[in-house]
Amino acid sequence: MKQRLAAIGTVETLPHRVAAFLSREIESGGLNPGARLPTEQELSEKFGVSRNVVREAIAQLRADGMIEARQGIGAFVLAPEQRATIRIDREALKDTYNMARLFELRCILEAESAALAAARRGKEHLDSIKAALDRMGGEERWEEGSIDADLLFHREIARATGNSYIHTFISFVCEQIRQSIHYARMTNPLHDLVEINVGEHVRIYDALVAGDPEAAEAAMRAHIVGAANRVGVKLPLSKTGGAK
Amino acid sequence: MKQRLAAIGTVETLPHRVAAFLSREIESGGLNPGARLPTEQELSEKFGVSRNVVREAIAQLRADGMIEARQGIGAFVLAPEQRATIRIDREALKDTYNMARLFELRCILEAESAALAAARRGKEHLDSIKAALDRMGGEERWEEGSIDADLLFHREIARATGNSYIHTFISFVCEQIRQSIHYARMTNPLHDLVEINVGEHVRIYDALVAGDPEAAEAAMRAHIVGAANRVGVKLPLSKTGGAK
DNA sequence: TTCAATTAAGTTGTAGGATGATATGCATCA
DNA sequence: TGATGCATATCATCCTACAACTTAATTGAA
Repeated sequence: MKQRLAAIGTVETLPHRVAAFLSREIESGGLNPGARLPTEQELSEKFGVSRNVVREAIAQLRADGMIEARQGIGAFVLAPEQRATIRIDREALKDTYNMARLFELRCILEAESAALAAARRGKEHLDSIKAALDRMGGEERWEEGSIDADLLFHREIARATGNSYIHTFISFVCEQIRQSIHYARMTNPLHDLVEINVGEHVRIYDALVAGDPEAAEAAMRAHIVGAANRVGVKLPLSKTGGAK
Repeated sequence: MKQRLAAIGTVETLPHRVAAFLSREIESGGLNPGARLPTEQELSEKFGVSRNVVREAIAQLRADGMIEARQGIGAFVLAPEQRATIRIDREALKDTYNMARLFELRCILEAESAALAAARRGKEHLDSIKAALDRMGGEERWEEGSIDADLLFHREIARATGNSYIHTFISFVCEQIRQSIHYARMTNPLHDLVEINVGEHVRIYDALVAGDPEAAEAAMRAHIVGAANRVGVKLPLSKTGGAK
């Protein structure tokens, strides 16, 4: 717990700020793919930091596959498709419509995964899923705990698919949503408690126990739409709302 | 083109190697969440590199949310759920079964996204998708070009959903698969050319033009299964094969 | 003895300079 | 002309030093 708070309240170090600046510069199109970055010395002068700080910032961007540095020449912006990682901008999620998009993605991932899990789950999977379910509706009704249990419930289902990539992706998306909601509540105390609908979870669990893929998928889909609505995000998106 | 070759043949810098070592150490469980890393000085001595190199390596891991450094105390391993990014280990994809899992994830993402795209696509989306389709079967039959066109085709469909997160995720997964296949062919020249089935793509496109979500989803599903089989990966996975 | 303040040591954060490796353009010379 | 060598620019790595922060030991007084 202490650890999590520390993680959220982490001080912004200089390399992080420089990396964030350059990152935004690239995302916004100020620096197009193929463009050459200023030299390390120029950047260090521009930001008023040491060259080491600039290098650490560039090391981060390079690890993301956002830029490529070549000895003797300079650093260049890479095309978005060449990114080595997926990273979601927490700022953008403050926009409800972006949050809705993320929920839509989550729905796609989890609905079909629930079907897979229903077909493949072993007994030990059902046990761990049940354990999370019990924590959710049981004694641990204090907010953080039940939200953690909710998340664990979804992660365990993803794990029951036996596909580690599915597990990774679903865990990631859920965590992004959780932290965004958490942050929104911190800054806007008026925000109601997020209520967890245990019934929806039970229906998913029952379908998994029955080994019924179609029922599991339908229950998961209904649950995510419900969860989105409970945090004030309207789903499903209109059929043409996405395209502009 | 030159740029891409450079990107693939990039030399392994010292920070990258140190980061890879620590990363594997964490993934393998040698360093559990909450554990404290050795001090920067210890690491620099252990690897025989300067402290700056160690710091750049740690900067990368920190940007990924894999570790958290706290001034005056040390650096600590974070729980996998707290990762700020998704990163796929290229090494692991050399295992055919892992590749199959990634194809399975791709199938989940793209099938339903194709349905969304069919419902939401605008005329300009159809145009860019058609352009990619033409490049695929047209003059650009030389390998790289048609593979690029194939990828573009899928990315444009993802874009037609109007959901940038879907676009990001699908682009990422497709790119990982592409680069892995590319690398496999480089190291194993015996490997046949990857043949692209234009017919499957045309069926997807037709469904998008018709605005028929069900047909688009079915065509996309069939296409990805076919594409997987063409690169030697058997899909679909058996219903219980994933769980162990 | 107990508790608060101070001190010391250890660790990460930042700064700045020095040297090596690599790429590019220019001048020199056969 | 063409090839070679040099100067320059840039990133890669190393080194030292100091600042900021945390922890624990030490000291001092009530």
